[in-house]
Amino acid sequence: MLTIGKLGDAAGVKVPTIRYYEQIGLLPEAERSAGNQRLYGCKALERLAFIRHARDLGFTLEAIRDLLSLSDNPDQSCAAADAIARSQLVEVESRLARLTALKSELERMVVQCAGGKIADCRVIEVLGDHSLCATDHRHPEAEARQ
Amino acid sequence: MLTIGKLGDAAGVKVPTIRYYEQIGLLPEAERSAGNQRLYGCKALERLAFIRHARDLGFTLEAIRDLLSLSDNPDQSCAAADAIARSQLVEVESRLARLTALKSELERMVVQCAGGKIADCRVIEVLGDHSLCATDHRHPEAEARQ
DNA sequence: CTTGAAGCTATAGTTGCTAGAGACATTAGA
DNA sequence: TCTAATGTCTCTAGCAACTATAGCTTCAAG
Repeated sequence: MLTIGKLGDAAGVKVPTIRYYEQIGLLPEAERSAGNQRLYGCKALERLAFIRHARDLGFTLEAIRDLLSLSDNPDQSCAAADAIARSQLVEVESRLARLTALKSELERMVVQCAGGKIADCRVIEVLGDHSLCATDHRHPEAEARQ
Repeated sequence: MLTIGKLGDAAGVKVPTIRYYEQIGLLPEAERSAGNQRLYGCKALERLAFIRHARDLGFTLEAIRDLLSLSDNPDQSCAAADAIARSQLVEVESRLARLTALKSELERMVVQCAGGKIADCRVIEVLGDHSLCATDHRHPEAEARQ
């Protein structure tokens, strides 16, 4: 049996994050020791590693919740899991495209900065005037989230 | 003079976002009409466009605050603005690398999904076992934030 | 002059955690 | 065996960067 700290170390997840996952129902309520401390077996470790890995891959907690409920019922078709992964892929591809445009814009910005005064600074100028951009890197839903 | 709605349309920023920017001090307090509605001139539009553009480029509001204070004092050296842009570029490059690894992992996942039952689903399997990964797409500070 | 859109304030919710306070549990060393 | 250090507990609040809701007022078009 693992304490929460050991579990966290094993899965690469911080302790408060584990408690948070339990709180939102992503992990089941853990067994408790005589002194009320959480105890975990290896099923919990697997589940947490699954979550961690999916987070690494950019899945939202909602998507992970779906994937977990799928893997809890292994007799269904895997079309749903596939769909989730595919939509994740589409998202990643669009972010990739946007980031690439962004990168070239930033490169242009730093290359053009002649090291003079702000008044001549292309960084500020480019940011103030979108029409100076080489590429269109705008995006309706800003890519802030996730 | 523009109302807040027109300003938002012109700059591509939603109305509550403009009020939010004012609230956190990124935009100065707007003039008001007789009926207490905000009114903006073209300086406000320029400033908002600057913010929007910088957000598009992935700058945090804090970085934007710095850039704005730089552009408000155009007599300094532009080294500071340049440094902000450069550090932003470094960040973007690292995110780009990570996203690329991630994308190929997702591609592998969906390609390998045979369309059978969950029990055989590679999507679920790969998520449960990191050792099945082709690349290391892990990251200490998850790339969640911006 | 009326009606509907757009504006106002204020508050609370979102995602995915992270940080802090103050109390209890466990474990390693003297 | 005692003690000190570390780990864990609950609870609450905070972070970015908005978004949404409620209940009201103002404005512009027909």
